[in-house]
Amino acid sequence: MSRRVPTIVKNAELVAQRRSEIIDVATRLFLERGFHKTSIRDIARACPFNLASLYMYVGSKEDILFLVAQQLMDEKAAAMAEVETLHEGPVEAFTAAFRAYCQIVHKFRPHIRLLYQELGALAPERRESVMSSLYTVIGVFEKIVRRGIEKRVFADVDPRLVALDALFMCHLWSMHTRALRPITTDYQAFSEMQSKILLQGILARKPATHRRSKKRKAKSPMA
Amino acid sequence: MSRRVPTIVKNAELVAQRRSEIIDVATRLFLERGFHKTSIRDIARACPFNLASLYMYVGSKEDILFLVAQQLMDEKAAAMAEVETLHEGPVEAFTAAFRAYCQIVHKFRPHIRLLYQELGALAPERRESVMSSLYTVIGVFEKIVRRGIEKRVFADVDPRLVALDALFMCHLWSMHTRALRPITTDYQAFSEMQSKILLQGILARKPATHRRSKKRKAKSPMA
Amino acid sequence: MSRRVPTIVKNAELVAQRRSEIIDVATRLFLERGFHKTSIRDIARACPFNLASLYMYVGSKEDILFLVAQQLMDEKAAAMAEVETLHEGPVEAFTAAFRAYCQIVHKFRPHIRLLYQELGALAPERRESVMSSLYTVIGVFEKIVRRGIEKRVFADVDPRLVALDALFMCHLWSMHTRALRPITTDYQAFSEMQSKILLQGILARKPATHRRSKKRKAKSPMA
Amino acid sequence: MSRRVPTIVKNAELVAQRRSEIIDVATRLFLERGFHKTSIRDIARACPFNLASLYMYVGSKEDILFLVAQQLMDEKAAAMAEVETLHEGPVEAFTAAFRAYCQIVHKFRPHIRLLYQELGALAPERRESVMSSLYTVIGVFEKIVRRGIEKRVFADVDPRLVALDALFMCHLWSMHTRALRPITTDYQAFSEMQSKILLQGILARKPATHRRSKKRKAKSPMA
DNA sequence: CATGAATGAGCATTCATTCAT
DNA sequence: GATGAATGAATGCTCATTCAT
Repeated sequence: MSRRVPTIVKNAELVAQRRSEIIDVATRLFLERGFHKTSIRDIARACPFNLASLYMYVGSKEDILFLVAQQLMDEKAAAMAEVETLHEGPVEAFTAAFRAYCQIVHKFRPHIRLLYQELGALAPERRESVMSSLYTVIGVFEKIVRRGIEKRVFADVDPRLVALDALFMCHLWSMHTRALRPITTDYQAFSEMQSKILLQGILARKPATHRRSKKRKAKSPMA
Repeated sequence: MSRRVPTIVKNAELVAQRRSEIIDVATRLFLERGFHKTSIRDIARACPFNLASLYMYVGSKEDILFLVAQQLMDEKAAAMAEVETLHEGPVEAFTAAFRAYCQIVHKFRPHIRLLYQELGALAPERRESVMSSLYTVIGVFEKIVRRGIEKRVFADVDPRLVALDALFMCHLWSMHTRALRPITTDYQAFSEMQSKILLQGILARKPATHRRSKKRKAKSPMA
Repeated sequence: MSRRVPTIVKNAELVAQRRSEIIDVATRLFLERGFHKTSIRDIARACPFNLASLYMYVGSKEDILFLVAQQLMDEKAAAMAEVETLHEGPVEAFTAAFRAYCQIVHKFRPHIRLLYQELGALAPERRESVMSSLYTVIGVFEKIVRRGIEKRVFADVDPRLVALDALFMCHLWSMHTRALRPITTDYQAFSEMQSKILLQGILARKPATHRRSKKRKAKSPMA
Repeated sequence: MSRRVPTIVKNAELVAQRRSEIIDVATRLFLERGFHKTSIRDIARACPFNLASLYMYVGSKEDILFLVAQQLMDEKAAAMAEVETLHEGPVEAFTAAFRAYCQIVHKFRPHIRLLYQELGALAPERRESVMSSLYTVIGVFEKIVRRGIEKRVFADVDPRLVALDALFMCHLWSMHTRALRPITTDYQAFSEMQSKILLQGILARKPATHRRSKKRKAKSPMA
C-alpha cells in the first residue's frame, strides 16, 4: 500500500493506519480546494496527530498526493476487478464492462478530475506508477475486445486502442459534466449511449466485413 | 483579444504586443513547470520588462493564465474554423473534420494537457468563458452529424454526444500519449483509426440493425 | 499659498490653479481613507491631469499633505480672523470667540482629526510650520484673556495656557465625538457648556465681579 | 491580556512572553517612525526570533498595533486605578486625580500621541475596544465630580463632560508640548495650573451664585 | 508644458520543512 | 514515537517616483 513512500517509523501497522488517516483527510481537502491550495498544515489540522508527526509517515507534500492517487487508483482497480465478467458473448461482456466502469467513473467523478488535474505535480516516475494502475481497467476491455475479434464478432480493430477509447469515453462523464448536462444527467443512460456507439464501431460487418475484406458490393460506405 | 482583462496602459497596440510576449513566456513556463510552480517573478524574468511593468498589462497571475488559455483556445478555434469543410457526404465531412482536429490536437498536445490541468485555477466564470471556445469545435462535428442523420447516413444518435465523443477521442492523443505509444506514434494513423471506429459506430444500419440481428441485406449503408 | 513647496513650472497662476485641484482631491481622499492608504495614483486619477503632470506641481507625496494641511489651517485661521470680535467685555468676547471657534471646529471636524492623525508624516520643520497657524487662533483667545486680566475681570491665570485650553476644549468636539454623543449632539450646546466652565474657571473671584452679579463676599475660594 | 488576538502557539506563557517582546519592540519603533513607516520586517529584525516566528504570535500587522494600543491603555488604566483616591473632599479628590493622571500623561506622552495618530489604522471594532479603556479614567473623574455635585461643592455641571474635559486638559500636555514649552516645562506645575482652572470652573458659587441655586453656606468649598 | 510608460525597492504574508525536547 | 516551536525562502503584489518623447 505504501509502495515507494519510505518512512522512519518501523511499526508497519501504525504506518498503515496513520497513512490511511492522512489519505482520507487529504483526499477530502484536495477535492475541496485542489492540491496546491491545500497546505500541509491544513491536512495536519484535520488529522488527530500533529504536523511533525505527519512528517513521520510521509516525507513530503508530494508523497501525500502520491498516496492519495494510489489509493484512488487502487479503489478503482479493485472495483473494476470485480467486474471481470465472464459473459459468454463479447458484446454482452463489453457492454457489461462499459456499464461497470461508467458506474465507477460516476462514483469517482471528482476524483478522476482531481487525478487529471494534479498528477502533473508528481515526479514523472511516480506519475507513471499511478497511471499504470489504469492498465487494470484497460486490460479488462482489451481482453474482451481481443476475444471478440477472435470470435469474429468484432472487426479487426486494435484491441488496445479500443480499450483506451472505452476508458476515455467513460471518463468523458467526469471531465465534461457541464457539456453533457443537456444530453443526459443519468449516468446509466450515458453509459448505454456510449457503449452502443463504441460497440457499433467495432462490430464486425456481417457477411463480408471491411478491413482487407473483398467487398463485392459496389458502394462502399467509405470509398 | 484581451477580453475581460483590463489594463492601465492606454496604447492598445502596445498592450497587445506586451501581452503577446507575456503569453508566450508564460505558456512556455506553464508547459515546463505548471501554473503553480511558475512564479510571476519567473515570468517577469523571462520578459524584456520588469515585474512592475508586467503588472501594467495584467492585473494578476490568474489573468495571465486566463490570457494563455484564451489564446490557446482561440488558436485552436481558428484552426478548426478553417476546416469547416463543405464536403458533400457526411462521411467525408466527418472524417475530414476528425483528421483536422486530430492535427490540431497533435500540434497543441502539451497545451491541451495544460488546459485540462490548470483551468481549475481560474474563477468559474472565466473557466466557462474559456471552455465555451470548445463549442466552436463541438459545433463543427455536431453540424456534420446532424446533417448525416437527416440524410439517413448516420443512425439516430445524439449529435451532441457524438460531437463530444469525436472531440474527446481526439484529445486522447494528448492525454494518454504514453499509453498510445505502443499502438502508434503517428497522429495521422491514430486519426484514421479513431475516426473509422467512431464513424462505424454512428453509421446507419440499413434494413436490419445490429445486436444479435441477422442482416441479410448487402445494400450499402449509405444508400 | 505655496509656501515652501518648490515647483518646476514657472507660470505661477497655473501652479496655483493646479495645486488647488490637487489639494481639493487629496483632501477628499485623505478624509475618506487617510493619508497612508491614499496612493498618489489615486490622487492623480481623480485629477484632470496625469500622474507625471502632478509631479510638476508638487515634489512628493509629503508635499501634498503639507499643502492640504496648510490650506486647512489657512481656512480655519481665516474663519477665526473674521471673528476677532471687538466686544466690550472680556466675558462676552471670550464667549463669542469660543462659540466661533467651536463652530469652526464643528465645520472642520474630520479635517481636524485628519491633522492630528497625519501631521506626524510631515518633516518636523513642516509640521511646525503648519502648527504655527494655530497661533492665530490661540492669539485671539490670548488677547481676550490678557485684556480680561488687565481689567481684573479674569483671575491671574496664564493667558497663553488658557488660550490653549480654550482651543483644546473646542477640539474635544472633533476628537471625542463618540464620547460626547451621550452628552449632547448639538455643537452649540456643547460650546455653551464648555465656555461656561472655562470662563468660570478664570473669572476673578473678587468683591465685584463680572456678569451683572453683585457679590459682597470677599473671601476668595482659592485664596 | 491577548484579548481578541488568536495564536497558533499553545504555550500561553510563551505567547505572553513573546508578545511582550513584540509589543516592546513595536512600541519603540512605532514611536520612532510611526505605524505605517514601520515594516513588519523592521519589527522582526529587532526581535530575537524571525519574521515567520513573529507570525506565530500575531496574525497581522494590525494585530501588533492593537496589542501595543491595548498594553498602553492597560498600563494607563492600571496606573489610574491605583489613584482612585478616597479623599474626603471632592476638591481634594479631584485635584489628586488630576495630578495623578497628569503624571501618567507625562510618563506616556509620546504613547498618547501615538494612539491619537495611529488608532485610525485599527478596525472600528478594535478601535472602540481600545478607546473603551479610556472610560476607566473618565469614570474616576466622573465619580468624583458626581459626588461633588451631590455635596453641593460643585456646581450643577455635566459630570461626564467635566470628566472628559479633565482627561483632555491633561492630554494637552502630550499633544501640544511645543506650545506649552513657553508656559512651563514642568508637568507638575502644569497639572496645578490646569486643575485649578477646571476646578474653579465647576465649583459651586457660594451663597448667591449663577445657576439658579441659592446657597447660604459661606463655608469655603475647599474647607 | 504634458504624458505614457517604466521601474527599483519594498510590503505583508505563507509555506514546506526541520529540530530540540 | 510524539510534538511544540522555529525558520529560510518565497510569493503575489503595490508604490512613489522618473524619464523619454
